[in-house]
Amino acid sequence: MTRKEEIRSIALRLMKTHGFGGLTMRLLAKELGIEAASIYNHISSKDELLETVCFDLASKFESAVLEVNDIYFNAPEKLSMLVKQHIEILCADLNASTVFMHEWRYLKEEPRLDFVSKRNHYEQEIRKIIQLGIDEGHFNEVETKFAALTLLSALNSVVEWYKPTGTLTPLQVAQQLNQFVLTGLSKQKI
Amino acid sequence: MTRKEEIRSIALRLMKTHGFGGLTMRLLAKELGIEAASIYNHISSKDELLETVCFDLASKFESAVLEVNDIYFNAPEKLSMLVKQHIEILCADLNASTVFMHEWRYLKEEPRLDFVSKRNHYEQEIRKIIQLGIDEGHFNEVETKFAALTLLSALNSVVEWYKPTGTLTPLQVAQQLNQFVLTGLSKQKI
DNA sequence: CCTACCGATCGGTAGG
DNA sequence: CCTACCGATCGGTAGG
Repeated sequence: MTRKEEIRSIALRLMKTHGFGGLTMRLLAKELGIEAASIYNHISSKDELLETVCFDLASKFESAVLEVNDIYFNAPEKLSMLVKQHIEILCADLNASTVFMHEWRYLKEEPRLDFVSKRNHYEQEIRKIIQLGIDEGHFNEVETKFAALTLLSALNSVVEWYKPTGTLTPLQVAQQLNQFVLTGLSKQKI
Repeated sequence: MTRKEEIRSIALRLMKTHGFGGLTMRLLAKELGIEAASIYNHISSKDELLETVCFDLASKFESAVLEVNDIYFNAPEKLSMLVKQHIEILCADLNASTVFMHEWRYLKEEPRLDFVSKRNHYEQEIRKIIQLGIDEGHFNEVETKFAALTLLSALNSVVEWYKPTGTLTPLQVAQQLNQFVLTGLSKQKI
């Protein structure tokens, strides 16, 4: 791990706990064992830290949906693979994922608009998969916007409660989510 | 509306946009058309604004679950009424609800611990309802912790996308969520 | 990576 | 509700 990566990793941990605004360069420096001014030999600004994590993760989600659409053809398969990949990306670095979820709105205007647009694109791809499932006759005739947003919020909330030290692997979480999203709570169809 | 209520309402709108840390007394004063120092004739501190909204809403959720448990007896009924009340509480003041969701972690230690404990209690009550549904034979044998957290995240994400000016009423949103949570996406049982 | 420092801004108080 | 102000702290720079 380079010094720069070490700085990013510690910054993410602190941002997760204190929020972007609550991460001060002096606090970060203290955790690194150096002076605040020295941080600027490795990164150019506090904003850069946030931009890096937000766009790194956004690009992972983009790749995942591209791959899923390339490989699988029917909607239930596409959806279950995307859920799996989504959860694996989130769980690969929970500090990064939590910051991605909570702090993106503190991006400066230009990167923020770019970020929101990438996020909307991902949401659209999920809507398309759901619509495909309806057209195929696999899914109920739900509103795709509502369904996509509800699905995404269920997936993303994993960062709030998942503990790598617990009993569930990311794959098992993905399977439970898939089951829940596909079949719901009720034993009989209503 | 008293001056104090007006201050709270404007503070919530600003907190929603800028976050708790990004709400400055000078910005709030500007929106009120007074000087920053004058705010302190109406409230005692910035923290008070956050505590008020967090605990006001927490107490509404607590009342809702008490009422639902008092009136209804089987789990599907309890759950659907709680979803309805939950969404109505959220949509009654979207600024307050958004701040409640995102900014509670900036509460000072003592109120924060209190808040988290109230939140856990609400979560436990939802787990009990789900467990009841399993025992009754109405619900699938899911892990109640996982199901409660996933359900709650789906409900709470309504604050991110609900627009009072749109076509859906809060009641209709609640009905869609109920349907989604109970029957899932899939047409046939898997 | 450090010392020394800058201008800006913060929440809040004193006194009227 | 205002003027005047406080000590603390912020992100970041200059120069070594």
